[in-house]
Amino acid sequence: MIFADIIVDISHEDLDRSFQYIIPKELEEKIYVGVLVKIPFGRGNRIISGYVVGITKKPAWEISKMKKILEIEEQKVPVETELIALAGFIRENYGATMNQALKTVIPVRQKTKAVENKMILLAEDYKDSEKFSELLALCEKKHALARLRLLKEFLQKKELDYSYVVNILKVSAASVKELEKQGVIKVDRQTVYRNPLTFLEDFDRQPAVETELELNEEQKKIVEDIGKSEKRVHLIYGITGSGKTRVYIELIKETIRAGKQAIVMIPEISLTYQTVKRFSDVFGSRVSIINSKLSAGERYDQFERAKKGEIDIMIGPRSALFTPFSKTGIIIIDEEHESSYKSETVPKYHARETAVYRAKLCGAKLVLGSATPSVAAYYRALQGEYVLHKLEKRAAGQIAKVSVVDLRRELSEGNKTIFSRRLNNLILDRLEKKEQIMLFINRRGYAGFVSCRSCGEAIKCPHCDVSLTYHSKKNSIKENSIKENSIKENSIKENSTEGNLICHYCGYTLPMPKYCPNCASPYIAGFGTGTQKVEEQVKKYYPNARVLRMDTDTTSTKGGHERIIRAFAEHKADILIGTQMIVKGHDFPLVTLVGIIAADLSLYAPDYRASERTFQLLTQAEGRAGRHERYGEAVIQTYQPENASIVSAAAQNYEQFYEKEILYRTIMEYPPVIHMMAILITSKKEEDGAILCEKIKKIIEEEKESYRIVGPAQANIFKIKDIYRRVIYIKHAQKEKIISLKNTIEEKIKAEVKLRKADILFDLNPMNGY
DNA sequence: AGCACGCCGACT
DNA sequence: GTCGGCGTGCTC
Repeated sequence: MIFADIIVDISHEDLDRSFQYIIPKELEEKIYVGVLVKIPFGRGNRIISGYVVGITKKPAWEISKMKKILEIEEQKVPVETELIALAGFIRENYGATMNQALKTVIPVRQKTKAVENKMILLAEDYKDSEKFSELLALCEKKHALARLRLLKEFLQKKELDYSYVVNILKVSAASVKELEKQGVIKVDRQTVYRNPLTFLEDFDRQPAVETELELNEEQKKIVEDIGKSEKRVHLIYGITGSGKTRVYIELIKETIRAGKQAIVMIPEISLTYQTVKRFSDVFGSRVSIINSKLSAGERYDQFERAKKGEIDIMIGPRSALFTPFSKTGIIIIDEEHESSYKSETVPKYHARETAVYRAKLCGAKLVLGSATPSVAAYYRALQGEYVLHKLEKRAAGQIAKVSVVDLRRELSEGNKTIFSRRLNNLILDRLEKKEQIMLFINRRGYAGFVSCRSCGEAIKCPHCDVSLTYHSKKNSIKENSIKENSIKENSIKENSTEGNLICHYCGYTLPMPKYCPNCASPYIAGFGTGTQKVEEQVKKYYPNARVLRMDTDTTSTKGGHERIIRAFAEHKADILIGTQMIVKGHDFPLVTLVGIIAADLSLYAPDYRASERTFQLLTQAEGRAGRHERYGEAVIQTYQPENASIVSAAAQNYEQFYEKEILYRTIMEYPPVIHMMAILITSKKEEDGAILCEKIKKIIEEEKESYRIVGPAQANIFKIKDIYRRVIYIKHAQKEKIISLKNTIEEKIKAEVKLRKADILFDLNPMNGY
């Protein structure tokens, strides 16, 4: 007898697991993972449908209590099978349960909640408990208990959320209506349906995009080549400004002509007005977008439209990959190298690899595009797994002139400011010409860390194994940004005892102490430079410049990001200071100078991809200067001007960077040359983690196949939020071997992990260090 | 979620 | 008695 694990409904927590059913003899041949079946469920044996997510010979339940599958349901929408299979791929490869994988792939139908509705208690009197009992008497006895609960809540709070009342207090809609009729409460109904495309209107005042021109020869050839090719995956390596988007649009046109649909993935951060408008100008209402601002329900609606065939093109971040199109003809991943394509939560799937699988399932083409391809994708292309196409002509604008400044020399020659003489001259020149400047620094806050000059101790977070970062008090953009003239403000000197020390991992905040907490010395100071310090220095040395700062601190408020971008685009500021987020995807025609304050910062990241990230970041930053007819320049300030990725980035030579990098990865045995699995073991008690690590190591060593093991070791940050972290890395040339080892470890260690209340997380080919 | 089961007050 | 509203708990 064989049994099937079936997921019945993923919309409710209690049912978020599989149920086992007997597969009747006559269906044994026809059943497969992903198929939709009809089953009797619950006490009343009501007939519902469910997905088969696993088939087994071992019953996990008393057979006598098990029910039989009734029949196989003919699928109205075959795409569901495709998505279930995709969930299976994610579960297998990225260490997750089938439920977690299914939830990522198929959006959960949200109960139609009236989230925006507020319920207000009308009469003040009812807050008095005597009047309250009177009111109870007034109510009919019907639904009395529900009303009692509701009124009790009202005694504490005057205003309640409708959804809270219905879902948590379980007051029926009828009772609410009745109370409203009696004039006891008032319901403010304002259910808002937000069309995702309306966000375009928010950007109406953005500069217009250039009109679509004819394709040039290079672009035409790529479109033809991809169209004719038998191969599935294509990588377009196209320098900044070479017109990749035009190629995408042409490819999509052909796909739609063939009666198929297109998925376009772009990093969340570049999901801007300009990008979306280029597509909607060509394809009109056949385009839809999803983004992180859409609620789960709204995203569900957009997926429903795709399923019904109302749209042909879906644009969005990672999750757009799961758009339920019935005939996906092409999947495009723009800025393929972006780390946001790897999910940072479980399941930690990589959208590129998962897209390769989906493309295979539905026979679609997959097109990756980047100006700085990931080492992994370029490697696969050179190996012949992907087809490589190059776009080497700039369609518009010119390439920026890049110079590298040695900060050590600046210092030895007496320049103690954070601006090199070269950068300073160029800033003055651009301010003079009324052109715009972007200054990039890869660290937020004021200084890197704060330490004591007497005892040398750095001030650390009590809950995490990291140094605290100093943030000055003046923080919000309201205070210090879009002001026409900020000279007055600049004269107020920062008082270093005002401000906070903040942990960037858990948010722990400590007012900046006057004396060292360790030895009571008053000589404590910050080291290194962050966005806040750059801002302060800019204001000090260029008092007439109008300055904007963009980092997590200034964009945390709703719409903060867009507000700063817009203000800068409208030339309401001369200088934009920021972290990574300013170099990605935004196109400002007036920017003719980009300064990278300290290029080395990202090189110190403790993982094998540090060089790759640095190269990409620098290249992108350079690309921000001179995207239009004006002449642009970029200045890279660094303490290691001889570093290979800095040299290559300055020379704007990707191949040179790649050659060096792939050599390093080959010698050191890092992905993409081999496959690497990170196993992160987290535990509340320190020794629990250590014991588990030893056991895992033993399991690996007992395997027939030999794996290269690195560790176990304490993670780079050993403690975060009072949880201890240990890590083991496993390397092997074949992905399949790593996956099977993962399954073995999972199986053998499960009980022990649970017992010790620890957690184990698998991350295949991680994008960051642990 | 959706359904049965069981408890308790109301009433032909 | 027994009808029906409502709370509770389970679903392979």
